[in-house]
This record gives sequence, C-alpha cells and structure tokens, in this order.
Amino acid sequence: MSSTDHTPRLLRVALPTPLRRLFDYRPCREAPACGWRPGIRVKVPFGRRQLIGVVVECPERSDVPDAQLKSVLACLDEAPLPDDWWWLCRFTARYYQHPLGDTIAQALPVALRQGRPLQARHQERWIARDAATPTLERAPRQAELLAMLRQHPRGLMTRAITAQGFTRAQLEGLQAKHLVERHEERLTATEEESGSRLAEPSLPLNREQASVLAEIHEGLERYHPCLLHGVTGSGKTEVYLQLIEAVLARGRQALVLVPEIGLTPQTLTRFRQRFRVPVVALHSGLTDLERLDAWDAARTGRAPIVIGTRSAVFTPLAAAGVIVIDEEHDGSFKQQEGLRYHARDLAIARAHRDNIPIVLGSATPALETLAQARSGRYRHLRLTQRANRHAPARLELTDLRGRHRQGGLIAPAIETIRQTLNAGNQVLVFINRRGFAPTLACHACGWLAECRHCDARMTLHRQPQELVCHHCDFHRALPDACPECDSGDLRPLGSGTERTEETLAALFPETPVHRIDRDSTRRKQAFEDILREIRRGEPSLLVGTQMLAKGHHLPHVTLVVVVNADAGLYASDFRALEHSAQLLVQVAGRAGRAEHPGRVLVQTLHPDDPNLRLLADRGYEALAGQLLEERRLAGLPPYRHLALARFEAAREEHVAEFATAAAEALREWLTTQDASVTCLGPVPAPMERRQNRYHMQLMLADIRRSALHRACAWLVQWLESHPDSRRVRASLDIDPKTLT
DNA sequence: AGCACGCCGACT
DNA sequence: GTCGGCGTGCTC
Repeated sequence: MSSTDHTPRLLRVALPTPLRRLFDYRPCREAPACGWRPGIRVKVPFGRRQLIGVVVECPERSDVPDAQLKSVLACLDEAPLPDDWWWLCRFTARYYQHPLGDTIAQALPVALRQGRPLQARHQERWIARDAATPTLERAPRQAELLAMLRQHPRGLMTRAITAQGFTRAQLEGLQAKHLVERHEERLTATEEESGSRLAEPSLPLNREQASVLAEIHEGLERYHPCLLHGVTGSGKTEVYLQLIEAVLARGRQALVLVPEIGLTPQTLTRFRQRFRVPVVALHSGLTDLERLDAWDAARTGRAPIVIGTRSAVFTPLAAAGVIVIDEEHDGSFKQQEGLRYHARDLAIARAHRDNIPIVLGSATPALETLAQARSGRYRHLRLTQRANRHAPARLELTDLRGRHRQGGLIAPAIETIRQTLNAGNQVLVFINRRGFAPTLACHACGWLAECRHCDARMTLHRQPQELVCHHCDFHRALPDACPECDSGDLRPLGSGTERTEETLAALFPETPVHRIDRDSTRRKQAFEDILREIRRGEPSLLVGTQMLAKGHHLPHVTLVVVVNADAGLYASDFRALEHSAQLLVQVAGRAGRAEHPGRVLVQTLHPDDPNLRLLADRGYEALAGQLLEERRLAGLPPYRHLALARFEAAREEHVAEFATAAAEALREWLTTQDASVTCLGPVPAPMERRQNRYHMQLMLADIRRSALHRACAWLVQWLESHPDSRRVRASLDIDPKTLT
C-alpha cells in the first residue's frame, strides 16, 4: 500500500488503561514488514511504566506538543492483528462506549496482551532415549521421571509431565544427561489425514430437523440470523452438527458459543467424536500459551471448529462460515463487570459483518430474540418433537399455602417422591438456594443474621457450620445466642439445598442422595463423578440448584420437584419472570428424557398466579407472548432500549452527590437536544450496600438506539471530566441484563 | 487503573 | 527520629 510505504510521523495508540483516550507516539526505527498500520502491537513508555498497545491510526499531527511525544520502544508484529478481530474490537468499544484500549485488552489472549509473538506456537514432547540407565541416586525425582517416560514410547507433553508433579528443571536435567530428547511439534493436530471429515456418521434427521436444516442451508452464503427454537430433547445439537458439516465442506470455519456451564466434556466429546478435524475448545483450564495457540489455530484456519464461552466471540477466524449460539437465552453470555458486553449481540454484529449465517438455539428463547423472530428479522425455526415421542412434561402447580413443610417439601410431594423411588426411578429436587437455610432467625426477638458489609441476610451453612454472605463471601461463626436479646432460641429460616438433602436422607434412608450445587462440586471432578453415578440408573435422589437445570442428560429421572417457584414471580426486576419461566422449563426438561414419561411438581404459594398458570397450561411461548405485550405497554426492552449508569463509592453521600449532579447535568443537556431520551433517578440500587460500598443508578431509555447512544456519550464525557469521578466510580451498562 | 509525590500518626 | 496512611495529579 503506497500510503504506508513511508514511515508516518505519528502513531496513535490504544493502551490498556481506563482512560478513554488514545496516545500519540513517534514510531521507532524498525517498522513492521507491512509498514505501520492500524492493528500493529507496540511496546511504549507510559509514565513510569511500559505498556503494550495497538496502533489505531497514523495521524499527520497531534494535539500534544512535540516535546511531550515519546517514541515507541518496539514493534511487536510484522503484520496487523486479524481484520475481523480488529473490527469487532472497534465495534464493541463504540457500542458499549468502553475505552478502546481496555476493550482490546479483554479481546486478546493474555499472552498477546503481554507482548508474546503471534506466530503459531510449537509445543514440546519429551521422549526417553534408548540408553543404559545411569545411576541417578542423587536425583531420585529425575529417576522417577525417566521411569515414567519409558512407559510412554511416543513421549509425553510438558503439560502432562508437570501435571504429575515433575518440574521443568528435572526434564532439563535429564536432557543434559542425554537421557531424554525434546521434540517440537504443532500443538493442535494438523489437517485431516483421510478424505472424510466425519469420524462417525451423522444421525438420521426427523422431518422437522431436516426441514429446519434445509432452511438454514438456503442462506449459507449470507447474513442469515435464525432462531432455532426447539423443546428439550428435540435434537438441536444434531442440527448444529450437520450444519457445521456443510460449512466445513465449503472450506469455512464454525464458531460455537455455549454457556459457561455448557462447555462440558460431554459437549466436546460429541463434537470430537463426530468430526475428524481439530475442535478447539476455549475453556478456563487452558494455560495462557494453550489459549494463544487456540487463538492462532482459529486465526490461521488450522482449527475448523472453535467452541467456547462468552469471550470466544472475540476469536478471529480465517474463513468464518457460521456462528452457533447454544442456549442463547443464557445469562452467562453477558459479562457483568467492566466491559459489560453481550456475546450474543456481538456475535450477531459479527455475523452481519462477515455476511454469514448465525443460529441462536434455545428451548426458551430470550424475549429479545423472540421479538426479532416474530418481527421477521430472524427466521423462526421450530423443533417441536422430542426424540422419545413423549410430550414434554406438564408443570403441575402444587399449593404450598398452610401446608407443613419438611426441608421445603409438603406431604403430597414427599409421597410422590416415595412412589417414584419405589418404581425404581430417580427424582430431581430443584431448589435454587445453596446452603442449609437462607438465614438464621431469633424466635424470641425476631433478629435476623445480616451481613456486616451488605444489605443482605447471611446464609446458614452446615458443611462447614457457619454463616456466609453470598454477595461478598464474608464468613462468620454461628452465634450461640441471639446478639440482640441473648436468647438461645435461634432457628434456621427456610430451606436450602443442604437442608433439603438432610431431610430427604432422613426420609429415605435406603436411597442415596446426591447434592449438586457450587459448594458440593467445588472439587474439580466432583460434578462429573456424581453425574456418572447418576447415569448408572440406580434409584436415587438428586438435590440441586440451577447447575442441574441446564443441559445435562439425566435419563432415569422421571420426577422433578421444584421446591419453590415463587422467587421470580414478584421480584422487582423486570426480567425476573422471564428468567423464572426459562428456569422452570429447563428444569422440567430434565424429567422423562428416556423411555419413561415424566412428572414435574411445582410447589408455589401462588397457584393462581396468572403468569404461572399460563406457563403451566400453555407453555413458554404463550407466556413469552404475554410478557412481550407487557413489555411493550411498559416501554421496556425489547421495545425500548436501556442504559444504566452505575455509581459506587465507599461513602454513601459521595455517591448520592455525584449521581444527582450527573442526572441534573444530563437532564439539562437533554432539554437542549430535543431528544426523547428519558432519564430516571438516580435511585439507590437494589441492595444499596454491597461489600461496604454504596450503589446508585441512573436509567436512560429511548426507542431509538442512536439517541440513547448520543446521550450516553455525552454523559460519559461529563462523568470523566468531573473532578468527583475520582472518588466515585461510575460505569455504563448498555442493554443491562437486570437493573440490579 | 497504576504509580508517584506529599504531608501527618505510631513504632524500630 | 523513620515507616506508612491514602489525598491528588499525571500518563502521549
């Protein structure tokens, strides 16, 4: 490119700092091979530090006086970072009004952020050499290591070796003695060897699946957003797999995004068993270098299939062919701190830009997605038949009012559990609270165990016995007597998973009870171990939180009991009902997946609640339609766009002062703008005090995204230029998931 | 955010 | 007499 042949006078660089500014530098002597261009990483002096940044442009002149300009220390790339990635970074920064430098930092693997070279990485394999074993008396660990390596004639990866507790120094010790040799090879497998991409044949599709697949195929060469709306067990994954197969056949790549808990070994196994090509999984267990290699494999096209959670949306692809978002309604696609992006929304933008199809799959689509499908902007594809031919289990609403509860369960529910177990089946008891009881109460004076740092009750735990705040993780010992009145009559209030587990164990001493929640599955393999045990099919009881609700195949469960469906029914958050309904349907979907029909008992204090009735009688889509109508009337998403400005600080009065000033300034600006943007608040955030910090928020809303965007842009620059912004932290949340 | 500079309390 | 608390200023 002729304009980049000469060395530009200046480089404008985005740096990983919360400052929403770019910084100008003079180029260093060595220019990249391609010339100075946007997307090149550089190392620069910044104050007393050195930072890695990315060149954004090569301006002719700077606002900063010449004397203040420093020079780039080093150029880190010979060619710019990938185009699609770079475009998505700029789009994200603009859409979420987040500093570009910080956006880039989040969208880049740690290794690249730290300045490592981009080239494909080679990894090491260590192989024992045929040599007489010398005495390694003074190096017993090296002797053990050598013995281990001799058991593996094809050698072992460094990672496998260090996982066994050996060190690199020991390896190098053996290498120095010529007892082992180091081989370097590509980390990911190379191109497929055989002609077939498939390692195992596709499954036959039913008529619905086949027609859905055909419809997606129609638009394989263009932007073509599809909602794949399929009940649990209707075979969405098989549709994804065959769609991806078609994409691979055209020499293109597939990006698959799954919820945080969806990236299980089973999911990966399913993909890896089907395809003979490398399937790169971006999961939390990767080291920084493995992640870099996965990124590189995607970037260069070495990896035809990339699967990952939220952040994988930023993975560059050499030849993007399709994006699949599984369980698209799942909350984990939205990042809830810092850069609050929504991976689903970014994926849509990306698919649009790359002109490729995108499939959003769910049994319970988000109302936003459903609205898009209803308006015709997304194609609405339905899968209504379950592979096992059983109709999805109906929700049976069970009245809790005035009934005695044991561990949260009333007598008829316990009786049904008994019958199910006697018939040789498994039961899932769903209770969305971990711990023993939601709190501890004094029956003499009414005192409740509250957190010292938050406006919240502390949860009572038994294993180990203590009070824990689930918001700030503050732990404290159980008091022997009431701190207020000194009475000894302290009792657990309500039930959590531990208490229900205990009750069930007492009621059904012959039956194993497995508890699945964040506490019981903390150990790495615990969850998989329990699932394996459950799949053996012996009669057993499962007690768990929403961890159990999502995606796991539990073929022997024929009864699901929801301990309390009321949590989301009357919550203040406008999405609470949507989320509750999604969760209930997901949980219900666990029942009767195999040859057995299932039942779902839903305990509630509001069996006549019209929304709950609608869900039980006519299903998710009927309720969703009703909720969408309510959203329209209330002027809430998806009919109006929202942005939330959050304010937090240690001192309550500082937060209030700053937030109020910001609201006033914004309102005044809005009057000069002839804008329809509404501005509500500031109001204290729900749970105003969290971890001893005070929270307030200001809500902005408008039908037009562009108007809302301009108002946010103005507010952001006002906030940043205000001197109080140092003691009060303000942040912007575009399209907030909740108002909390 | 870092990281420095800069003024006032409890310690070797 | 110092070590260190966090107020406020700056980063091309």
